Amino acid sequence: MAYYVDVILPLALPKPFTYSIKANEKAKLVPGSRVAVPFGKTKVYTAVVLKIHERAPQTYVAKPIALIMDQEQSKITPLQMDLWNWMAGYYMSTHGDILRAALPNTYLLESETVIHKKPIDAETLQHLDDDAYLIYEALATAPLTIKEILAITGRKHAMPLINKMIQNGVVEMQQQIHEKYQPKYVRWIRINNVYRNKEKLKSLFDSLSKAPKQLELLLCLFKADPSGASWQKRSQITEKCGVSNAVCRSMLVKGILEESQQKEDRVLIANVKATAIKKTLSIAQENAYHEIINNFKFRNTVLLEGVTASGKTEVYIKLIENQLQEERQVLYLLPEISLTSQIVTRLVAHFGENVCVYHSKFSIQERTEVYENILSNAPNTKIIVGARSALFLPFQNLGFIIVDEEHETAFKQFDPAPRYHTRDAAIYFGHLAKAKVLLGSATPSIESAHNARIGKYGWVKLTERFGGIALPEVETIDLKLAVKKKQMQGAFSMAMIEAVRDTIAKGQQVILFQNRRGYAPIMECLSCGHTPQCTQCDVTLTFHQASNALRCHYCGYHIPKPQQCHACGMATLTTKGLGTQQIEEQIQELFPNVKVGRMDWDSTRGKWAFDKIIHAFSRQEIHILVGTQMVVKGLDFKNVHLVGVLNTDQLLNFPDFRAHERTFQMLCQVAGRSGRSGTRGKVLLQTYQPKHPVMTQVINHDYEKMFKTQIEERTNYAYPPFCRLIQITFKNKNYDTLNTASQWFTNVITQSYSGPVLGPVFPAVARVRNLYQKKLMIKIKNKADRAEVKDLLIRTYISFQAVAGFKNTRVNIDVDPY
DNA sequence: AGCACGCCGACT
DNA sequence: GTCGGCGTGCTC
Repeated sequence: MAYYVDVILPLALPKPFTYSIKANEKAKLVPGSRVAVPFGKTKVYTAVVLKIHERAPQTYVAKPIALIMDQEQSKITPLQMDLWNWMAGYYMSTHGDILRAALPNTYLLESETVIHKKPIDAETLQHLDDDAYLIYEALATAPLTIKEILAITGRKHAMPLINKMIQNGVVEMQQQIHEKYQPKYVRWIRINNVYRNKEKLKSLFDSLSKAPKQLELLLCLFKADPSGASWQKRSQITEKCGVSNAVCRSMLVKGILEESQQKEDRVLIANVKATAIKKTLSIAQENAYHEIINNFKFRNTVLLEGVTASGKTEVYIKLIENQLQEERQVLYLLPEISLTSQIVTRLVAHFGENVCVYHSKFSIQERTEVYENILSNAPNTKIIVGARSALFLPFQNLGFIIVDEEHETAFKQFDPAPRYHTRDAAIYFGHLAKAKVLLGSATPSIESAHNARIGKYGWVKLTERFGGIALPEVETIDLKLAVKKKQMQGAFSMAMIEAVRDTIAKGQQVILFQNRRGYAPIMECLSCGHTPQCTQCDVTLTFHQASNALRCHYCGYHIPKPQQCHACGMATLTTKGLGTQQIEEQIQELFPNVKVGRMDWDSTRGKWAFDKIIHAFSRQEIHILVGTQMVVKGLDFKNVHLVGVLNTDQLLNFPDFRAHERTFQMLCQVAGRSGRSGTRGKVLLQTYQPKHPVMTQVINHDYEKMFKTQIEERTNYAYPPFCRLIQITFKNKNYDTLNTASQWFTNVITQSYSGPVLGPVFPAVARVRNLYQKKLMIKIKNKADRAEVKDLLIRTYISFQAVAGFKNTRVNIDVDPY
């Protein structure tokens, strides 16, 4: 009997590939096992077994697999496979894309072609041409990769030449597979056992009288451990006593010290015992906790709607404690990496070494270690805190998933595929894993709020701020009026400046929030009105003061700040528009004696830059913090009593059906930063539309009103949650081809689908990286149509690709776009 | 996604 | 001639 495996390759291929296996291999394989398979003429890829069967392919002969990579334990659990399958179907993405997103890429080994030299006689050597000779010489020391050969010869293509050399029997080609994961080894040193007795030690000290540095190191070791018997980290000790590596080395050579290498975990496990005094929950929190527990008896998903500073985290902690008592794992999902450190600190204080962290900013080595720990059910993996990719971990015993700040758009993965929503995938995963899912937010997404109200989710509210602090007082400042009355100084109305002055005078802190979108500073020529554009995208370049350059936010293209206008040659270029940098300068000018800090994408580049600013602000070394979105993300500052929003309208006027919802969420979150302890805080919103319904809703902290208005609008215009959306993006270098291709696709869809199909239309930025794009939106109102439309899309896509002229048109499908 | 192949124009 | 650029098609 012949056996076959269907495998997923880590490539965006529409279908699994089939390879043959031997009978003895069949016994060792399960779905989820990794195998190495030859693919194409040269490459070997890591693939994951999807299915084992006995059906021979009809149209081709299956190649045998190269080797089984997971002999002992599979790296992928059946649960993960189930999630992948669902995700591939629901989000219309390939298994390959999911595989890449789900596994640390250390597990996806690839082969590399390596060239080895063969022995040849002098005659042949003489007849080699220049490049071939160069390569042959270089091969004498070590085998080379294709890339290295390209570098040595300075060519753009090496294969023709290498092929010729292979033909002539000068070199040969081999495939090499690298293990990408390297455990980290750390050097430890200690004083050699020989010197354990007093006499020997004394003579040692005497002998080192002319080597002060070595003596110093020795003393340092004794200082660390007076007995001198224990191992010390070499790098730590040398750094502590300010001695170079050379000193240490010569002492090792002399046998004064001995060294040992130890494997070390890269991911520091919180080596902290739970220290925090257990906070007693307020009555409101206690009630919410019991209600959640109750709701979980009947439902898998519960929405916890708790106003800002109501102490949701304390409720989470109590629920987590419950899970730990039942010996089940907890996954704590956060929308952004920047938020993890604050939450981790709090969780570690409660749960000590039970907590581990996982997100994409970890190096692949670090991620591998966490993955392995979870796979082996290591003790520190009881609570896993992470951003969206943490959903893909190989949980052994998951009981509870928390999706914190459930409404955040960062939970939706957009590029690269798979384009999944972490919250929705987590809910499905909870169903698969038989784990309960808790969605938490002060301002839930309309979808979740709706699901809670129709009883699909349990619904628990926390309406009281912890400690009974009143919600901040929110006021609008009418910019139209202020401009008319000439009461503006730069971006600030007089009212705003007064409020800042008052707050500072009271020794309290201020946050000024500037929405980035649409307010980036640009350059403009005063003579001809020209603004420098990106060469590859249809956007104006934005000016960055720090690097004194113009930069494209879409493709990264950048040029130094031009001295003359590119269009008319005049030296009359000025900057226009207000970024956070300009705001920072203006406020500094207005308050020269006050410490101003800035937090935006530019100023938080470095690994610790973000934490540094946060620390400085919380230690009150900075009095006014100017920032973008970042400043509002769940940060807890005690002494902030004024939050000013400089351009509310940018948010409100954004052309998207979620614009009002988002504005409300954003402003509530901003407002939540104000007055978190002690007296009531204040929020000032500068706007041209002070009478806008959303403004009123924010002023009254009236989520319910916002929800009702939105639900009404979405019913009327058929938007989620009353329909499902699928957005298709077409991209092509050629403007005309893009138009024909996208129209062709649209026509095919509308022929078979009678529901609303909007577009194709050009988005606000029609060209990015030299690719024109058009978007098509499909609305699905009937539940019954969902599967059918997806099926239609796949069929259309296949015939689309068969049209000769459309081959180079890229098509992205985004299910439930955000 | 790679990578080869085939076609084309631009050079030593 | 050969090199390098680009479009196209295939990989079990």
